[in-house]
Amino acid sequence: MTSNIPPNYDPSNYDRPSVTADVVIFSLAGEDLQVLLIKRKHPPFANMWAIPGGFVQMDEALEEAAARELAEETGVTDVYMEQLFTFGEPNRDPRTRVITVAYFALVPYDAIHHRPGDDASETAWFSMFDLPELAFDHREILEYALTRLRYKLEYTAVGFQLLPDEFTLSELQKAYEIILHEPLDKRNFRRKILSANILEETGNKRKLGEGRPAKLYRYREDAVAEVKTRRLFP
Amino acid sequence: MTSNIPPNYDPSNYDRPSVTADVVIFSLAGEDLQVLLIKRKHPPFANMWAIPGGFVQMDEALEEAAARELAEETGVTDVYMEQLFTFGEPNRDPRTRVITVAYFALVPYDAIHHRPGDDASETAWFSMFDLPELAFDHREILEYALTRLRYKLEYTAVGFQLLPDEFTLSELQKAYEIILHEPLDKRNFRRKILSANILEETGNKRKLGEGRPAKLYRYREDAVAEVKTRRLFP
DNA sequence: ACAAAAGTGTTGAGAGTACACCCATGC
DNA sequence: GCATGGGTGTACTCTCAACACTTTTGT
Repeated sequence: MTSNIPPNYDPSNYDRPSVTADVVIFSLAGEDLQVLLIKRKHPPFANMWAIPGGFVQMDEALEEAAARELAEETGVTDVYMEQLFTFGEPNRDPRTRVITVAYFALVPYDAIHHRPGDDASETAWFSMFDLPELAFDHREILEYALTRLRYKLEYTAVGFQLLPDEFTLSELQKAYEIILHEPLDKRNFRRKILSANILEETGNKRKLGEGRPAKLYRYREDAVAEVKTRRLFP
Repeated sequence: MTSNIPPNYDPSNYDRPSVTADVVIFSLAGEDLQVLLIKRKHPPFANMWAIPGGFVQMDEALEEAAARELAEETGVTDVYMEQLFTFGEPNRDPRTRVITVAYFALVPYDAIHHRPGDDASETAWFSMFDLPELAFDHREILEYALTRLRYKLEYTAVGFQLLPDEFTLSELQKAYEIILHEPLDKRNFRRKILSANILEETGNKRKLGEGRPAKLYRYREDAVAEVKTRRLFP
């Protein structure tokens, strides 16, 4: 808390933990839900993969720090991001006490893939369903992030945050199926998404060679963050 | 994150924020949802009320720190507690950078009221619906805690965590009504709670002078944390 | 004409909601 | 016997889930 700080509080009188902001960066590639990881160069856990993140600067909000890390690794700004959980077991980092405020971000495929980050670190996309060995407690963080993402999808229509600005209903359904890992009924999906009243037709159509061209939709900017009272996909 | 720490990392090379764990302690008193606050003795915000909390010790998990604060203020252990959110705006504490991991706890009325905390600080219970002026961003934290509590009540039956070990269905319904701030239908409430299959009759009855004695229920310990697929009170 | 993907309605089952009276006890 | 709170059932509506064919385009 902040209420028991002694009157003549001097920060240097206290041991203080390091605080980092880590970002679980989700994206869809083809038929796969992927997450961006960084290869560690130094011990501990050298050569293992880890969630991107970094220290929270003293004049920087937590969400700013997370957004900065996201931008550093991907060049992307203005995407969906929310605080996930704060992990603070005393020995999760063997060197020193590190408390990690974890975020997760949803990044459209076209905004990010094949664009290496600005810094020199080695990054790569991994399937959420086939993860490498991970540093620290990062596997736990990723699993928790996936749970939360699924939960969110079922209650609030955030799926389109992983798609380009304009998308077809089939693409949106596919995104949901990949993440939830189960097939959805086409007619029921469309009815439910459209009745949620958060999408609008752009008037354009997408033709990809074969088959009937599909109507393109976008997220309605004026859709006042509608609270879903029912699960979208129970 | 923890992955970008330089190889020869020395904690003293970095400015580090202070980290506190604060606990929003909810309880029911009569017809009111109350929260336990501490009166600050020193600036900033001297004589204003604040959420109890304190620094996270270097060898202490976040949840341990929160549980310790809870025990210090109330003497209570083993109650429902969950992480709420982490607040870290740079200037939320005017003295120095303080990041607060907020928790909320549900404490049964009979376990706590009229029992002053162990330490010398002045504490008092306040109605959640009639709060005093609060220090720091603590009003925001309380409002967020109430939102989460209501949300949880609607989806998962945590209401009984605010009641004694044995309670009547009317008492449970009353608790829900107080927190949700709306009347509930008696027959529908009972059907829904009982069909959730998390309660069992104790065999005992409560008689309070007038009226027919009510069956007492307790939480089924073997109720394997059943996932609710539907909202309890849509 | 046929292959490929888009698009479209109906029916049955289960859950949610609204609603009013009898029951057991104390005084 | 009456006041007080406990306890119970039913009908209607709405949402969910399951399910198959037609339409539009490219080749």
